[in-house]
Amino acid sequence: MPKVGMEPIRKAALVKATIVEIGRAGSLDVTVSQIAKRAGMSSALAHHYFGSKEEIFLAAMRHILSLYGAEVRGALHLATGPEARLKAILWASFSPANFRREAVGAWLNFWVLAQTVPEAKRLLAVYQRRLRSNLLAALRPLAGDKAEAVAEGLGALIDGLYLREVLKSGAPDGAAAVETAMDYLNSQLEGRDA
Amino acid sequence: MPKVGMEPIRKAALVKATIVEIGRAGSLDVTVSQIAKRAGMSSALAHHYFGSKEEIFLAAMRHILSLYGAEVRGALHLATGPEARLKAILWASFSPANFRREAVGAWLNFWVLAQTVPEAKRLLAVYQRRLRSNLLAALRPLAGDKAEAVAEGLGALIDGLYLREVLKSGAPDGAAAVETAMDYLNSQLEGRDA
DNA sequence: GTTTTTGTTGATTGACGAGTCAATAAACTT
DNA sequence: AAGTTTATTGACTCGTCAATCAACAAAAAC
Repeated sequence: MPKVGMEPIRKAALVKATIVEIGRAGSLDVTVSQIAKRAGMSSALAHHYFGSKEEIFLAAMRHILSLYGAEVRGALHLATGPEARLKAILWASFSPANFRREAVGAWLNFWVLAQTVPEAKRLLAVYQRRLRSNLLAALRPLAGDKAEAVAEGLGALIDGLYLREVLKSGAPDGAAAVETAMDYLNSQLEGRDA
Repeated sequence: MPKVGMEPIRKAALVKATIVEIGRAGSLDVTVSQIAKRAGMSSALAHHYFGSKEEIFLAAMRHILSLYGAEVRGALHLATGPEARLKAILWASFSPANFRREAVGAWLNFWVLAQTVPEAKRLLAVYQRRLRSNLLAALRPLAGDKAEAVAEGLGALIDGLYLREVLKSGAPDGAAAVETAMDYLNSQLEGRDA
């Protein structure tokens, strides 16, 4: 039943399946067959479209990061003023779409992947730079000289909150994470207007 | 040349080699043979002493966590007063012994291991509880009601700083990490005496 | 001085998994 | 209608690796 124009559909299905499988396995020890099966095709087809397992992983990583990026952009678009923009970034970071078990588990594993695969490292570096630059832009008017330090700390805090979510049991609580981050922010901004 | 009393020596060598190999590989995809070779013995001997690869990993994890615990205890022993105790915890967390490439890389991978191996999860949970309780004890007199929230945030921040170190290139800068954490702490404590 | 315990390894087993290939078939091209 | 491109898979290759085993050696126990 070869219908033409399958490539993008198959690729999307594989990417989605990859994230699910990594999330459920809790590691990158996921076979191409598992992924392909979940995506409803043979492993040979997965290789046909992606060439290698590594490419599949990278595509999944790009997908997660681009979802995150899109959500941040969307939230920023609606926000006016530095405070609102900061809140928007945090809200997007811990939104149900991003801050869900699957995605968080996959994200942790991509961090591991970045240790060995240069392209994965590059992708994470892009994410970090973008986050930093978004935070910095919003912080500059509020924190002045301290903006850099605050952005650094806030970035690390966000990553740390993700990390800890991995060990928790039960549904992720994005609201609590946002609150912790906002708390940090408020205390850093208190009393020191630019 | 079988000398008797080798077991603890062999085990220690294997644990050390495991951490080195995981650090250098950047993942848990390390073969027992690699580990055994680095520890100067055959893979069969490694199995003889540990039974399985998983046990080797767990032993390595226990080792890293117990090193960390010992360092914290040592630092706390010398510290008097809540502020000094907090500083001691941070200093120990980012000391050269703990905050080195190998150890940080291994630690990240143990976090991944915790997703699949219950005992690994348990070990990390113990570490988290201990950190939390140490922080809390020191924070209570300084932050009163806010102690819990601050401990939560500081714990996440520490983990996040570790995580980010993984992607950095060049020698780890423990001093900078301590500074970021202290900054968080100071801003949280400012103006709100218990 | 023989038996048992401890240390040690080379060789082997058994499983599993990434990637390739040949073959089949439907759809587009000319 | 013949030829080309795209979709698809079952079967296979080739390598790797955790774990086991049989065997040997030195020390300790009896």
